[in-house]
Amino acid sequence: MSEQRPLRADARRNHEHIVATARAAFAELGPDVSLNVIAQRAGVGAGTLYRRFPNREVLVEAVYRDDISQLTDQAVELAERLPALEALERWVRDVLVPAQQRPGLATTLNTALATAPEVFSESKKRFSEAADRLVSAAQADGAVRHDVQTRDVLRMAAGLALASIDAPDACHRMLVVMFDGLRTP
Amino acid sequence: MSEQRPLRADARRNHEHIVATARAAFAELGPDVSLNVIAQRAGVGAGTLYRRFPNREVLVEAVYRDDISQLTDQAVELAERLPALEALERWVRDVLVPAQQRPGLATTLNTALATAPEVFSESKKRFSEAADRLVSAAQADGAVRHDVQTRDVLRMAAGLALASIDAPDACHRMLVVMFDGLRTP
DNA sequence: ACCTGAACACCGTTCAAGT
DNA sequence: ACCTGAACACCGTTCAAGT
Repeated sequence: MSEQRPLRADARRNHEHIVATARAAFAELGPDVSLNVIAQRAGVGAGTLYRRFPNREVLVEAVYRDDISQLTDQAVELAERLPALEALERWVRDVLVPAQQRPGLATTLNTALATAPEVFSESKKRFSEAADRLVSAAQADGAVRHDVQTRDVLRMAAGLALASIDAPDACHRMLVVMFDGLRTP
Repeated sequence: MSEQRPLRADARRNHEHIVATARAAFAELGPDVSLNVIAQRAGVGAGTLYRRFPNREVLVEAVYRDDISQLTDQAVELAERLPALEALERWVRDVLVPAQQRPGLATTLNTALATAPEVFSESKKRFSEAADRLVSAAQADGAVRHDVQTRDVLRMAAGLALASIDAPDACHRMLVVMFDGLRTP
């Protein structure tokens, strides 16, 4: 997709340093830190940051790429270890929902739901495919109804997580409702 | 709650004119129009706007107060006309979800879910009570499970609506899942 | 008692000038 | 080929000065 020409050594160093600085800044100052502040902390000019990361979303994605990979790995691991429906439920409850409640990560994940799969970055594609396998397996088992799509499940979890930040008990009840609703009627 | 001392005539005129201008500006320029632009369009100084509406949320609420009342009225009307569960489902599907997909209105509604009821404005209190009656009636009928709260239903609908703007078919499927899940097991 | 509007500190973004 | 950082147009918010 996007041509990855090799970068000059200093450019490459800058790139990585900006991402690391941004990760720290997001954690320390919240997900709305100004990009100028990040550039300043990273010791680069604002222009440098903007050439590598044309908008905030691109930077956010670079910061959370590793986290997305982790979510993916956990999906794979649960799928191997547990019956299909249990794996799906554990993944949504313990992995996906908590992830959606981390502000920066949620934004990144949700653009993955909104955009067409063709423009996904590699990490998001892997994520999306792992989620697909969880849902499809639960459907093949006959545990989950066939008139829902993987994206529906992801979207619902996302919405529900967003709507219940700082209300874990409400979150739990809504997940119960959701999973009862997902069962084959 | 908030002391409503009578305003001087010009202040009162300004207040209403700002709200009307803001409503038009939100509709025309989107929900992120700058407050300075609204002040300018309303022909008042920025300071005037900020004294009446100390932050954006207060202004947004003033703009959408009438809409919230309409949502409330429709809840009451459906409750009178239909069996409890149907009334609830119709209200969520045809009234609440579309409302949650209107950016400005959604913000206002959702603070109603997040904040404690004691600080609700009058219109939000009426809204919240009407929703409560719909859910309680459906529970009293035995149609809806008792281990969910009104706020859970509102939150779920909100999250789901937010997650499926511009995806009406996904929205429909998620609502099916939600209402199946809400049934008494 | 209320209003005005210039002023402040900040934001994202660009682009001439440097190495 | 890449970087710097001043500059631009804008934001929300404040507050002295006016009526």
